[in-house]
Amino acid sequence: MTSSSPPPALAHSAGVAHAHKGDGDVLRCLVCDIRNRSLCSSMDEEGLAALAHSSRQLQLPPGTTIVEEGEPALAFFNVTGGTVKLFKSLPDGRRQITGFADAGQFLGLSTAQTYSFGAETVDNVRLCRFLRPQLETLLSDYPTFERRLLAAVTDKLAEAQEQMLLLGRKTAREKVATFLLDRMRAYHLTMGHTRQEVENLASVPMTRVDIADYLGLTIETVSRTISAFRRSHLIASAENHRIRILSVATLLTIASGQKPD
Amino acid sequence: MTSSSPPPALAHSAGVAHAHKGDGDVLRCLVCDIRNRSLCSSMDEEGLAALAHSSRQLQLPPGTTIVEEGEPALAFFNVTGGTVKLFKSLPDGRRQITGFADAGQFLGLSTAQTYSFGAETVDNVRLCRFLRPQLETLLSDYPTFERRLLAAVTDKLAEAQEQMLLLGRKTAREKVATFLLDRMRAYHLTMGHTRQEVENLASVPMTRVDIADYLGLTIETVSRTISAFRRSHLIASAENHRIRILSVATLLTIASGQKPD
DNA sequence: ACACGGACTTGATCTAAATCAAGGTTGCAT
DNA sequence: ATGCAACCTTGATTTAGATCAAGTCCGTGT
Repeated sequence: MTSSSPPPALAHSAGVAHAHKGDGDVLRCLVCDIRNRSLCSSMDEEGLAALAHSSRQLQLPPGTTIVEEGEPALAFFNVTGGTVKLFKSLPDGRRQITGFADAGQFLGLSTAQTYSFGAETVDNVRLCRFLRPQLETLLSDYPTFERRLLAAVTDKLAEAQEQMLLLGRKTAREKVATFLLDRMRAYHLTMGHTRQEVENLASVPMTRVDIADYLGLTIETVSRTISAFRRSHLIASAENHRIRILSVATLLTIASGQKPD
Repeated sequence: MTSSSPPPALAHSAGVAHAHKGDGDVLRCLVCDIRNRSLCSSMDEEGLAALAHSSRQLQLPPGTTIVEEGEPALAFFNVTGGTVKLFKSLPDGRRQITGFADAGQFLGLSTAQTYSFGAETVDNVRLCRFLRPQLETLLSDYPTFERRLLAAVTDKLAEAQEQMLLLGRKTAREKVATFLLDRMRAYHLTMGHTRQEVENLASVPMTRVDIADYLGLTIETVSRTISAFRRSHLIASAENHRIRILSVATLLTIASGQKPD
C-alpha cells in the first residue's frame, strides 16, 4: 500500500509525512544545497537561522496535494527538490497547469484569503513551508529578503506573460519545442552546470496529461509532436524520464515561430 | 497633422508631450483622484510629496508606444487615466496582449536590464513615470509602499494565471464572455461605484484586433461571438465604446464553462 | 515468467475556429 | 455634403488540432 489510486494527504495538516521540526537544527538552511538558487540567497548567516526557525521541511511523494484551490492561504513554500505543478480548473474538470516549480522556486503567495490555484507534487518533492505570520515577520525583519521576493514574483510574472504568448499564439509544434527547451534550462539550473554529460538533457518527470494541460493541447497532440521530433532526430529519449536534445538550434528556431523541421 | 498613420513617439525621451515637472507641485499626488485605487494609497502625506517629487506626469494620445520589448527598462509607470495594452510578439508579427492596464494599475516592472514586453496606449492615457533609481529609493524609504507593490505584483500574477486558464482551456464563447465581464468590473473599479446608471456597463475602448490578440482568437471570431451575444440579448451596444450587459448571470455561467446561451 | 494497470502511441474521423472573401459602418478631413 | 480609410460584420471554405478508437509499452506485484 505504498502509493495507491486516490491522491491523498493535505500538506498543512498537523503531522505530515517526514515533517522536521524547524527549531531543531539552525544549520538546516545554512547547509541547504540549493540555497544559492533560491530566495534564501538574500540572507546572511543570521537570516538563515531565522529562516530555519520560521519554516518546516517536508518530504512528499508523487501526486500529493500541496495547496487546494479555494482553501485558506495559510502557507508559503520554497521547493528544495523535485517538481511541483500549479494549476487552475474549470467546474467541468478542464485544467490548465500554469507552471512547474522546480528546486529553488517558491509557491503559494497570495494576497487573498484563499489560494486561487492548486498545487501538487509531480515526483518526490522536498519543500520548506512558511506559515503566513512567520513569512510576514521575515519580510519585515529582512528588507533584502523582501526585495528578493519582489524580484522573484516579478520574474514569475514575466514568465507568465511568455506562457500567455505560447498559449494564445503558438502552434502545437512551437509549444512543444518551447516546452522541451524550458525543461532543458530548468534541468541545467537545478544541476548547476556541474557536468558536461548533462548537456542538452531535459528532465521531464511529468506525464503527457500534465504536459498537455500545461501547453493547452491534448495528450495525443503532445505525443504525436514529440514522436515527430524524434523521427526528425531533433530529440532522443534518455533514461529516467529525460530527453536528450540533439539540435538545440533547430528547436530554438521552431520555438520562436520560424518554420524549419 | 495631429495624429497620422505610423504610431510614433517614445515616452521616455526627454521632452514628451505634456510632461509636467514633478518638482513643481507637491500637491499633485495629494489631489490625485484615483490615488486610493492605486499603489499610492500606501503613502502618508509625506510619502505623497515624495511620490510627486519622484515622478513625472505624462498625457499620451491613442496608439503611443510607452515601452518597447527589448529596450532598456528605465522606468516604471502608474496609469492614472485611460487604458494601456501590454503585449509580447513573435518574430513573424503574431502578437499576444497579456493584459490591459486601466487607471490605478502599474506597469513596467522588470528585473532584467530590458523590458520583456511592449506597452502602448489604447485611448488617451495619463500616467506617472518613475525612473528606476527613483523607484528604488522610494521602495527603500517607504516599506509600506514596497509591501503594497509586492501585493500588487502578486495580484497581477494571479490574474495572469486566470488568463492562462482562459487561453489554454476556454472556448471562444467562454473567452468573450469572460472578457466582457472583466471589462465591466474594470469600468466599475475606475468609476468607483458612483452611479446607478453605470451599472452593467463595460468599457471597451480597444479594437477587435486588440480583443482578438488578448483572447487568442481572430477578429472574425470575436465579432461573430459578440454578434451572437447581441442576438441572444445578453448584451447591447451603448454609446462611447461601451457595452451594456443585459444578463450578468448568464454571461457568468458561460464564462465559467457551463453551457447556457 | 506473467498478467494487470497506467501511461503512451498511432490511426481515422470530426469540428471549432482560422482563413479567405466580400460588403457595410463610422468618423474624420476636406 | 462627400470621399476616404480604418474598423467591423457576415458568409463560404479550409485546417490544425480535438475526439474517437485501437493497440503497444513498461514497471510492479505475485
